[in-house]
Amino acid sequence: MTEFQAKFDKAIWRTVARIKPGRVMSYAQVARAAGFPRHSRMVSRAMSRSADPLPWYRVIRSDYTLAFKMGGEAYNKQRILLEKEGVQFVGKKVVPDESTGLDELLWGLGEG
DNA sequence: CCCTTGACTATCT
DNA sequence: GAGATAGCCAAGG
Repeated sequence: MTEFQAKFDKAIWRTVARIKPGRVMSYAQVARAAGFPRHSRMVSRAMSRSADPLPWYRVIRSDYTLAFKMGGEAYNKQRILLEKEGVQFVGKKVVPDESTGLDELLWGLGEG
């Protein structure tokens, strides 16, 4: 366990644990909020190293797609967990929190 | 050391 | 929308 991991992991875990149910954050957002703006690629490593369960599935890509391979085991698990919390999908993308009511219709028109 | 990998991102064609 | 490209940076071989 490097010194970097010790500090980085804690910061990331704390940040991820704070994401509210039904909400999502991108890797870059989590890294930034944790105080490591250029470590988006390290976020997944930190989460994997967590001993306690984290809402890892609330962390997605900046383009609102899931980071795992479509149809893969991990992908499906993440999608199910998110949908259980009320997160909606349009095609492969998560519907942003801001969209409600009428926006829902708009998201269905031209997006995939 | 050098090189490759990866649950990333932003930008350009 | 789909690729390609260029940054990014720790981990592991």
